[in-house]
Amino acid sequence: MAKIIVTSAWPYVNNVPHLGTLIGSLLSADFFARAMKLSGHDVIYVTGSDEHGTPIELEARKRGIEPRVLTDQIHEYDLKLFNEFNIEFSLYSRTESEVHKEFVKEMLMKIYNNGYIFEQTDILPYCPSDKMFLPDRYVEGTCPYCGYEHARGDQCDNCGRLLHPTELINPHCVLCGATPIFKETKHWFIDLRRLQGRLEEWLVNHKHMPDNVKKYSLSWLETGLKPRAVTRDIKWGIPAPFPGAKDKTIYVWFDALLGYVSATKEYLAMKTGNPDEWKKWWFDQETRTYFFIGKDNIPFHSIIFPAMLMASGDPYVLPYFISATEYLTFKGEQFSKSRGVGVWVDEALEIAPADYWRWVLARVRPEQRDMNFSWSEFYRIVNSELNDTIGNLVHRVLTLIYRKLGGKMPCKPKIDNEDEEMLETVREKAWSVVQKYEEVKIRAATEGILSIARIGNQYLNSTEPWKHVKSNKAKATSVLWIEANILHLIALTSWPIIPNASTRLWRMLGQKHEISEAQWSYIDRTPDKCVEIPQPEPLFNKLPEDFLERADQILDEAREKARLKRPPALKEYRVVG
RNA sequence: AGCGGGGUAGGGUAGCCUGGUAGCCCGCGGGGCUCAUAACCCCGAGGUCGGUGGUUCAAAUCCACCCCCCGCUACCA
Repeated sequence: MAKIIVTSAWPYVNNVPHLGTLIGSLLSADFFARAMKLSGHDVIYVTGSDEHGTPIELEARKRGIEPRVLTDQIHEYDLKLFNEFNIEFSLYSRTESEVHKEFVKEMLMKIYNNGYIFEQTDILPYCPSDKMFLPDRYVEGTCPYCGYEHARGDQCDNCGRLLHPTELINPHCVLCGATPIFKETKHWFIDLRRLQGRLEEWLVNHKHMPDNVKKYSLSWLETGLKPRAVTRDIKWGIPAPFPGAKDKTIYVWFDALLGYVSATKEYLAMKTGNPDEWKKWWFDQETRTYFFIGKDNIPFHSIIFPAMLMASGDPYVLPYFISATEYLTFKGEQFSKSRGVGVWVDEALEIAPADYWRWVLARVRPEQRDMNFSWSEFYRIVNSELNDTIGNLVHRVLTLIYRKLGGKMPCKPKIDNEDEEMLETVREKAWSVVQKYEEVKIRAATEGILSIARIGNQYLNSTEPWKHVKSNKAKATSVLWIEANILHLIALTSWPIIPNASTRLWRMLGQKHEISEAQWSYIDRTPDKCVEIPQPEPLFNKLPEDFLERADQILDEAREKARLKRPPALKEYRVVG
């Protein structure tokens, strides 16, 4: 039994997450964490709200409220939605938690005391009317190279050149339009250069890191790491603990990444009463840590996070596996809040139950390339896969048992060679699904589940037990017993993806214990014999035939319903930058 | 521009690392079954694997160059 820590990128609480965020981080982590629980491993899944940083401070300022008021509301709302989505966290924390804030300060002081932090004075744009330093992206002006008028302070979107805000012609503040002045300000930098060698050695020799993460990270290292500022000139955040850094806060990334550790600490302290329990996990080199993120996040997890762990001088276990998905697009476009492109988590739940979404998103998980979400795919996956292939198999088998075998699972089924072979085949399939989960190949796992259902349908068609119930009851009974075993395997293997449906199926099979207590080893067991089963009910319902014609309208209605339930802070939220 | 990922039948995708007659799902055509949510099963048509050139007995797979899509490029998070 291994200790496994599963985490996912912390949702930034300026918004309700959309489907892309959900499948890239939270949901994928949940699939995996659940699968590992069935393996009998000791699994912790922690994540939480990322609530500091400039966008949130600005939004609060615009409304004349404290940032914390804003993040309280959104944190609570997000958490409610994730629960409705059946994401089974050990703890969903937040970066405003006391444990987290203390942990970040301690950690950064360790890094400081180990000599990895140095001070440097920069000249940065400052908006005199907003009275704040402007992050590069909050300054716009004319590109000195191509003349594009909306070049940002860090880069020109038109010609792609990297810029420094001082280079912009006619620079202005994105918030108020005023001309920024350039002012001196001191910041604290982590010297990543000094960790370059250790990071390189770690990554090059890493046995489990997926290729996309490894290649990307190594190319960063090849370019050479640069020092990176860990402080910011804003009020909303964790106060920088360094001597002389009174008015500075910690840059959100250095804050949020450490949440992986602090949330583990918080959870285990609550669970065991021992505030140091977390060290048994994070300081144990045998612990496996899994990170679920989108492709835009790779270097933060593969370089900056491990760099911090190394720089602390404590014996942290470094990331074991980073699963970085590509992007989910909506009708071929990127999700966009401002243009209303996409589906948000609360809207999704107004359209279909959580299990449907969980299954659909698992099926279109962008594991190798960007994946498109379209209503026609949604419709196909729900109706053809969930309903026809899986749901209908469940229903036809259970109905046969209910009507032809007196509503009772066989007591002493006599299994012939053909049955025996079938059982072996599907058990092998089920084990291969487990293997896919372990490799974090979620789509392949769902593919395997479907193929088990298809095999079940084929076997039923070829053996025709409905014909044999009178002429050869023994054979009909044994075939249905094998089919019951197949449903048992479907319930087990699909539990990480569609826990509700799986649990219902488990009960319809009359099982005595709960599926959440099951283990993968049950694959080689039979379901309980001789037990009564309840009258079967459809596991899923189809989307109506006119769904595709009405999809846009359905989304509009769902959007309106969801909007009414949103907390005040989200009703008309707009993010700048 | 640099770096990383991707481009496979009408649609959606697997295979690529570790070369050896291109697999699966939907859709389409034909047939079967009637237990089941008009569901299920079988058979068939449909692909010169983005382009060009190279390595090899053999290339979707390896190499080079080119075209197109996505991301990142260190102060958005």
